[in-house]
Amino acid sequence: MEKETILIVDDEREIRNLIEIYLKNEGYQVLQAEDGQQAIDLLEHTDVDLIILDIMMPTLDGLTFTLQVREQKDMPIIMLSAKSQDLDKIHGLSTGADDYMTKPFNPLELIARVKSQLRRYVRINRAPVQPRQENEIELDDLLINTATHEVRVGGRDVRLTPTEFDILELLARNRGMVFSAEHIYEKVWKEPFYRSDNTVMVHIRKIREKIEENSRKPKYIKTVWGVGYKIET
Amino acid sequence: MEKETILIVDDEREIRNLIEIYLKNEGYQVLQAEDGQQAIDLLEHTDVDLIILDIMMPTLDGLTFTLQVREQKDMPIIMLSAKSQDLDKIHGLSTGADDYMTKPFNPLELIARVKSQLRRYVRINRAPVQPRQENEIELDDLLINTATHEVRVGGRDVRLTPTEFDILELLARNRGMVFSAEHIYEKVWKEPFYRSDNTVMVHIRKIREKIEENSRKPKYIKTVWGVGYKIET
DNA sequence: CGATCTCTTCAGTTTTTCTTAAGAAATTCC
DNA sequence: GGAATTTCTTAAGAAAAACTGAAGAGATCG
Repeated sequence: MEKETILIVDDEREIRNLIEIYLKNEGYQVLQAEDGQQAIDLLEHTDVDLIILDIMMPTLDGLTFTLQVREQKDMPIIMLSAKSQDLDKIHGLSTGADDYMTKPFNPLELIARVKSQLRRYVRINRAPVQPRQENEIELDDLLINTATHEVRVGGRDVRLTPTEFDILELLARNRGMVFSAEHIYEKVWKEPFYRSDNTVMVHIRKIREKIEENSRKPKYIKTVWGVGYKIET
Repeated sequence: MEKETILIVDDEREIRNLIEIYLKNEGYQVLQAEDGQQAIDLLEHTDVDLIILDIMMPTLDGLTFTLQVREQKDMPIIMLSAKSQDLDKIHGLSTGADDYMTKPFNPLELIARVKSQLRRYVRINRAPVQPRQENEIELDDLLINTATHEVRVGGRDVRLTPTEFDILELLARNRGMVFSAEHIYEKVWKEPFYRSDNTVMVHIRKIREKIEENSRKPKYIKTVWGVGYKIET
């Protein structure tokens, strides 16, 4: 998946570069502009998903700039400003923005805010009708609720650990599909499987202990010999 | 159909103009006032359907203003305020208001709220039963009153701090849902969570100390290992 | 300005979960 | 049937997550 593009507008090259390093590290595409005019020009023929803007620009002030930008598009704008200035004034100037930070700032905090804004933006714009993932899975006497992290077997509450829950969810969401231990490991742990251990197997056993009547003759999680595990449809 | 009239009260001309541009763009009639007194005067001989009000006005503060307005009419009021101020204070001040936003804000979001309030206003006026948000939450021996910020456990009054109250309210309003510490932080503090500390956990502990009989075996706020906290349904 | 209340941070403790490893059991193949 | 392969079981040590208590920073109120 292609990552979002972020435009940094600040008259100080060093600050632009500093921010760029952190953003690139997170995988974002980064563009720079020295002042408001340059930024406006850039926006004309480039797709940008978020703008980081220094409020104190020489040519075009923040408010006017956001006005011009918002006439065209609706990406989030995060403003930067020097702490020494009157906060109230900054608040006024930053009207039209979605968030702001005062300098000096922690780059990691800026990254967090960028992410937070993009989350919001993407949610609102790209998915107007929430095709939300189903959060209740039912099969036979087994009920899995991903919102409350609850699992019930025939009315009885069962407490699964996070890893156990994730494995069960994976299998239950993809009923019929067979997952090898390796495949499960990479899906649940989100890191490459490199050595053969039986960690996954031990977890499978724990789950069976908790949800199966007879863990020798499992009703839900079946073993597919030589291949892996599955839950039947 | 003639569109509604909206009054903007803010001491900064630029902000008034910015908001006006967006509102006009949506077809609303727009009026401006520099301060509370001017607004009151204007209201005497003009029909206004909704007010957008900056909480920090020079002459007449927000609360006094809303009180005066509400003596006469019942149009929705949306308050604006700076982020740096204590959110709780804003809460208090905006008691008479229907909604509020903190600066900086995205004008498009403001428009969305204006529309939403007007929809409600029209609906309520046609059907005078207020579908207002529930402000008393009860579960077992725990009684939470969001209007008065009071909490009682089995008849006994319990004093929670603002942060503690907000966390409890969040969990109690969404019973069954599991909230991670990160999620709680972003919801309650209204800013992105970026560093891992156990601030939320300490607050949870404080709440438990106050409302739980035995804070080792919590009856209300349960820990969901590896995920977060929840209050059961 | 000082007293008080609230929030955050930190380090140490406890609890729960995960991983490892080794032997047992089951299944397949010859 | 017997060897080889794969899966299952068990338990203990390692790791991770949550809890606790205390102290200092910060905000609030008179």
